[in-house]
Amino acid sequence: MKLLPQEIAHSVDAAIRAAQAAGDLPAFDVPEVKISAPKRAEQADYAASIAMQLAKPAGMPPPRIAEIIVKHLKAPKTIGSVEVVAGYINFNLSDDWLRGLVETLINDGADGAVIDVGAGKRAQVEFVSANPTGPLHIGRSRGAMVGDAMARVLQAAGYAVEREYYFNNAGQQMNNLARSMRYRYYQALGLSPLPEDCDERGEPYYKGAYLIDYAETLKAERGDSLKGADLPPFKQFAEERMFAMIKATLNRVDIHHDIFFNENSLYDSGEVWRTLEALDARGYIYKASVPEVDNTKGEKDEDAPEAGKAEATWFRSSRFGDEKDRVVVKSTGDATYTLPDIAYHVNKLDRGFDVCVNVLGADHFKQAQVVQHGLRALDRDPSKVHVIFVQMVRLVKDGEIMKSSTRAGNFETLDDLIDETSADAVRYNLMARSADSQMNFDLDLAVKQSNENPVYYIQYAYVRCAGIFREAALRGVTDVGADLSLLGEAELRFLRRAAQLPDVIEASARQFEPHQIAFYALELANLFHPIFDTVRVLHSEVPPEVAAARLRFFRAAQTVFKRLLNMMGMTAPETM
RNA sequence: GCCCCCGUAGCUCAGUGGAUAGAGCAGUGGUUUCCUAAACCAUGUGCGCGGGUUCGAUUCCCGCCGGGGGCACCA
Repeated sequence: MKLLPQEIAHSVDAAIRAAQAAGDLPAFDVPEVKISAPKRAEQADYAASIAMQLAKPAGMPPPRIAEIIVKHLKAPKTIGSVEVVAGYINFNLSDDWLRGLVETLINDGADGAVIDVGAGKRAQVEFVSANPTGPLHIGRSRGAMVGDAMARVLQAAGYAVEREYYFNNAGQQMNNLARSMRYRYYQALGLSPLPEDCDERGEPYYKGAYLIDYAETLKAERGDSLKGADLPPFKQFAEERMFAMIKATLNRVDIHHDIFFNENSLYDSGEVWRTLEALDARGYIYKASVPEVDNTKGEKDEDAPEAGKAEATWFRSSRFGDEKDRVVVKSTGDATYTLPDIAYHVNKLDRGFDVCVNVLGADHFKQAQVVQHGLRALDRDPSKVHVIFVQMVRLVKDGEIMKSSTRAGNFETLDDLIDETSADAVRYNLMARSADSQMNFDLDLAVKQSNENPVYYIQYAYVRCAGIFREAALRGVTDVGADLSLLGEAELRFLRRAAQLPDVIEASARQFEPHQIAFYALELANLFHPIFDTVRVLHSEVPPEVAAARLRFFRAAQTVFKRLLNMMGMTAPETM
């Protein structure tokens, strides 16, 4: 489909230049023409406020400028009428073109690209990326829904999209998981846990009950043969189990990653240390016990290095505006998380993606900045990496904010949430808000309102269409060869808004804001339901040829709703 | 101390340098011989405060106030 605002903007720009050439407008630099849809749909389908902007450079009142522009305007054939109101140039879509849109929407279908802004480009969306140390909790869930919806929107915008899950299996967290696994295994065997597997209170690091179950499985599979064994078999067993669990959960909300990329592979391939060498070769690395540049002020005294402490390896991130340099290799010789993270992003960009989207929690802001500095230091283009920072989700239950911690084992998991509501409700509620906005997820409300939700309101629009087609088939009514000129004002009202589908997808993709789709879907459903109630198809007083046209219209509407539901990762049920 | 996000209707949240700031939920009152009432119709004195830029600011800038997150030789 076409991006109408773009088309209109070009014609307005051309008209201004033509007016200047003809001497109707004085010479001045023509600013970018912005076309927007007015808030109030009855005012116009699209409007330009360019005449107001030109009042000063042109030295004329806006209405006069608008009239001059319109005089020179060669409007696209999608436009039925142009009028000047209070200095605005208002554009209305032609009714004939809108009726033709019915066929366009049906032919475009519910999957695949709607527009071609991403044609020939590759996009990658990295999301979830939770370390496999336990079930997915709701904090990660938001990023999961946002990331997958983002991927779907980019696909609709024409990009070839890959979904990636990055996980860290080289660090302390996974060792703690392995120790906790061994702790529970010893327990299952009726033995006392090893002292090194206990935290300061003699408990396992990860306290989740799932490890107790897995210990039983491990005991059943291996008996006591692992008694006295080192950590690796426990780590491997736990990691496999955790991933099976995470994938099963994600499958419930129809999220499937193309690539699972693990940190260990960056060590195996040597990329981590090559990254360090590359940084060093460019003069961004030094050894010291304290940073050379540290402009941070405040209460950091407790972390002040002790005299004579061994030297760490630092990255001069301050060269790129960071307030202090960052450690990339600890004095122990181990890399911090930062180094493999930079290596990972170099790896990603070198795979040739035109755009990489990372969905991260807001608490990763600083880390993401350091990675950007690292990419710049290594002559990669950081602007190709766009990070969606997802603000925190706070769980509210019984009017109180719940603290969640994976290690305490009392979290609300994504699985719990799906069980309490539904996969569709979870997907919608977690992706339908701006990532920038912190959200309260009221569990009681989510359960209570699950029958009065926008989720069902949108799905019901699809279901009602499906109902007509079932009944039409029984009565032998078809939309084949429908005469679309028989469509009325109500249908055109819906089609006017549906014509903005490409605009919404373009904006959602360009601004990396999948929630725009959710609001658009709700608005369309809002337009749809009243129309459905008044525009009858299978009614004794509706002439057959009108019925056919309306049926065709509802097929287009159904297709649009299916596409919107697809983009949000929601199901389109035939009945409810 | 510094950096980032947020502050819009009773609640949860959209939104925009421009024409009368919107949705859902909750509340109240109505609607069904015909494609599912998970629907429709009616009902709304709100952009945290103070400056600035602009023809025009809820939107951009600065300063406050309030909420959240970050400023590790953790990942």
